[in-house]
Amino acid sequence: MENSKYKTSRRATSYDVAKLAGVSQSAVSRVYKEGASASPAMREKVLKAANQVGYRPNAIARGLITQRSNMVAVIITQLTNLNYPEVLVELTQAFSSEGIRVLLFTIERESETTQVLDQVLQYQVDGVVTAATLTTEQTQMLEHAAIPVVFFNRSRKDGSVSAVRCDQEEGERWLVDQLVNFGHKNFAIISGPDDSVVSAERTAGAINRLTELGVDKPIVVSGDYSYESGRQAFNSLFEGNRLPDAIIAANDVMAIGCIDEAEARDVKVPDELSVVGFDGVSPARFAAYDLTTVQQPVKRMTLATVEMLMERIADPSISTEERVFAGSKIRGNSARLALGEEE
Amino acid sequence: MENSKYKTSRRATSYDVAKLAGVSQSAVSRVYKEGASASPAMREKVLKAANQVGYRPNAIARGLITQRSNMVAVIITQLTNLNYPEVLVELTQAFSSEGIRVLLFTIERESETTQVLDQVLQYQVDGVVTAATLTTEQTQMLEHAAIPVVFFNRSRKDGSVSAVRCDQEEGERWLVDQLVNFGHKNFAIISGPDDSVVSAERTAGAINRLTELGVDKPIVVSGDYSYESGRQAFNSLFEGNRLPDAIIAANDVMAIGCIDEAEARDVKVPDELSVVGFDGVSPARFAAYDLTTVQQPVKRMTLATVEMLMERIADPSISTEERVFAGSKIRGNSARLALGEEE
DNA sequence: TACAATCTTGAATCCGAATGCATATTTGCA
DNA sequence: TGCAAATATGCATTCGGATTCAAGATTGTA
Repeated sequence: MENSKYKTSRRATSYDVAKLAGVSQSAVSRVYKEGASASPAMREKVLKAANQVGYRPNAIARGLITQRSNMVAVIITQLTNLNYPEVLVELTQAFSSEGIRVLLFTIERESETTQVLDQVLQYQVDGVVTAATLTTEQTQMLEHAAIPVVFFNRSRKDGSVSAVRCDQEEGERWLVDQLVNFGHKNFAIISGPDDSVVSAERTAGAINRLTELGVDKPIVVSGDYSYESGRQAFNSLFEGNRLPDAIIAANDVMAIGCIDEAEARDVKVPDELSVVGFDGVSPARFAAYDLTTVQQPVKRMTLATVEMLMERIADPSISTEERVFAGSKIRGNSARLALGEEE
Repeated sequence: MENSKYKTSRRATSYDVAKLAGVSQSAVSRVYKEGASASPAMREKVLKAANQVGYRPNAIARGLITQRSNMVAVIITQLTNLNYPEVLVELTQAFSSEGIRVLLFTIERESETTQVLDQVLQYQVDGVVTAATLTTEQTQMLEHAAIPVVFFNRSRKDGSVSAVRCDQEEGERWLVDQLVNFGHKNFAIISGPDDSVVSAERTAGAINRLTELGVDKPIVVSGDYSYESGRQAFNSLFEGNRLPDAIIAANDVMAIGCIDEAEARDVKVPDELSVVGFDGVSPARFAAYDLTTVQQPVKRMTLATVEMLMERIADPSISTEERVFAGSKIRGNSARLALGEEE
């Protein structure tokens, strides 16, 4: 189990390359810089030498002098929400094609942002994408440090931050409309974790629309986005003899849990009970569930996020912007819906 | 939409703090370094000043001088494998508690490692965790650059790299044994993508064990780890009139697709057909599937990975090591198994 | 009280690449 | 052919913090 025949041959620097190529360090630097002036002869000499010693510019050193680390921080909460992995992959790839690397920060709950923010600031990232809510104070810290931020699926009422989000409210409205149109009368809602803004928006969206339509106030049971909590939510309704006509879950995974538990209790979905979710994660499309749900346009959202962040990095003075995407409506088979052809 | 009342007040440096506190820059640096000598009086002065100007040490600059970036690269392939998100979260959190940040690199297929490697080298990461296979040449590049690597779920026969992996072969052996014990005679295997080492190991593991037990050679259908490919695989078997007693899928998601398609074709699982998977991802536990599968001990594996990498970062000269974890056997309800109490 | 051992602190230097400035070289054009 | 404009290149400096070295301040002990 030999370890290294090359022993600790220190990593080659631009000086090493310069010496070998018989030119100055500046020259080496210029060869690696897009529009810098360097004669073809020089370029060739340098590249050859660089190749010989396996030289690669040191991104850290470069970042120090240019004040651009070419890294962005992505802050994401516990990925139990099956939606986030996809978001993360898409973000990483989109950034990557802009020459930007992603420094990942995961937190258990949205409340743990403090320490993370500290790290983010230390690492001199060029920008931040956050899928966790930041306090006004924290946002100001970033602003003060001149680090642009884009909020993912959360925003501020006052429009003081740039944000990309899926219109949760509109999605819920559609779901409610579909359900009510068919004739559902009693509703229950399974909410997500207390500190999730997205859950709050979805829940509120559904309740508001139900109220608008003059439907009886729904029962709200709280969950935590997990499969198990979906099952439990169903149970608490079932055992309390409060089973509604339709259950609106704050995400797909809970809807799935709910369906499984209903099935286990011999309540037929959708015949006796309609269940709808939100997100459009991949298991929602599994035939065993075929959820009626609203799918977030993840790809478009992530592209928009990257675009906006890059824009703000290039020119921090431009004003904030909010881009809101409507979700795709999926009329699955977990709920009885009127036929309707509207989109 | 005012943008910044603080205008571009350059980020505070240790010099700024030093001046404000009336001490030298070295002093400021020492206050932020664990075991460095600094009197309480000095410490207080510095911290007060630092607080006043919102000073945070610049991790980039620190990295330049200390030759430690406190970042590791995590290379992961397209997260279609539902298993990876969990791995990623666990890794990030484990590293985070060691004061290490994760620089994320995602690639579509295992073959795209070249460009990524280049980036990895430029960013002066202290180590690399890869869930994509690297060529010998690439491994040597990292070795040459003195960057320790830990392979996740892949290794080299010659033990020339450090690796943490789940024993795919042993898992498949268990699955096959269980199925054969019950009396299954005809087998089919749904493999994963061609360039996936894990899939290759699983497939080979199953085939070898079947051969050992003197069972007829299984039919092998290829998939790509996706739900849809699981369905297609079932179809190709069904339509070719080659339906076996049992199907061994290279991962859970394909097993699930397979079950759904079987159901759609009125083939009862597990009564007429046993289906098993591998991974133990969360949907495998959904009641509608309740897969018989082998679950990778993700938490233990990721902890081991972090531990090993940190060890190697601290002392690059130590020899390589391979840690192999057995998967947890889950006797779900998607396959008919003999009772057996073995573990 | 004296002197050694220990602790604090600052000055100077370094990490590796980028860049403004000045000089040297080439090119362009009359 | 001559001179201005454009290019190429090197020198020196810079980014922000860590660290070595030596001097100064403290503490301990005989």
